[in-house]
Amino acid sequence: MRLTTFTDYTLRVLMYLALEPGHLATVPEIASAYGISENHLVKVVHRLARGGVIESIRGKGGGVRLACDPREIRLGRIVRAAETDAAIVECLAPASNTCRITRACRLAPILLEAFDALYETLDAYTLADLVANRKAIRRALA
Amino acid sequence: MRLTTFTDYTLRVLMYLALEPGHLATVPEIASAYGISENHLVKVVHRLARGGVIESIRGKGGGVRLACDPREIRLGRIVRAAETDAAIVECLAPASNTCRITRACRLAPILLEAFDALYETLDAYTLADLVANRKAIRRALA
DNA sequence: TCTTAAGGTGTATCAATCATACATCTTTAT
DNA sequence: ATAAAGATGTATGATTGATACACCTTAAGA
Repeated sequence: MRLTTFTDYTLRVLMYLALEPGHLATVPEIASAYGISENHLVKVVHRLARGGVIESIRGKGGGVRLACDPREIRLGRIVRAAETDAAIVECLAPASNTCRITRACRLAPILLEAFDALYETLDAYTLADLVANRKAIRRALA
Repeated sequence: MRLTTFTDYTLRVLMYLALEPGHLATVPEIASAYGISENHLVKVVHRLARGGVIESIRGKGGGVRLACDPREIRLGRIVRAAETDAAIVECLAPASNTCRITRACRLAPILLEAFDALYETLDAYTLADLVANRKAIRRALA
């Protein structure tokens, strides 16, 4: 069980933006700060913008910035949105499920409850908590 | 984020064995009951046996059965053991980590806490809970 | 003691999906 | 008009998980 790189990068983008609230950052700028793929970040940023978490400004002089205060951005909500695609287990994807005991077995609801607990725990933290040590992060990215 | 088929099959094997405690089941028998790969099940069963969750008896007339009462088999422990391989996120795999802000960033401990909450929630349930509706499961596998 | 049925183990291959690149379009400042 | 920025869709590459296969070991029973 692991988070996709997509989710990982999502969090990195948000942390970067939280370092300098208000500053318009470009995708190439963020990608080079972390030394990661610009192309991949484009999609991460796009999804964040669609979700309203960040604000994107097109055209020359454009860029992206947080749409709200880092203290209001709960990690559970972010990770849930980023990890949206896959079903946790076969029987939770009715379209492709082939397990014969799905009707009778109690696994699905129990798993959902457990993942709710995971996301709730994450929701106890905000983006601001991730970058509590702002100075050290800035230094690492310089 | 999702469980591997390996974990899924692990739970299915245990549920099958819990239906008829004491009965020695063979791998082909379990595989055909669920209509899944016999080869893959072999490894699942092997790992369960190594972990002491089930007891395996080699040779003709052999098979596998639960090593203890289904009410004592906690789901969190089972899933944790099955999902052992992958790191949740890059920075939790020091050997291959390339993230520049690992030192300063608080993501790793927060994720560990959240996954602990997940497994604790699973540990509130046992194998017996999964097969509470034993008759219906037997019917589905017949 | 030979055969057969069972699990144990390692390797190889296939397939899925995630990560990444590329091409092109749209928007906006200058 | 041009350049710089994000938006979007498609294609490719690489990882790894799922599966198959081959062969070994163990033990029952004829």
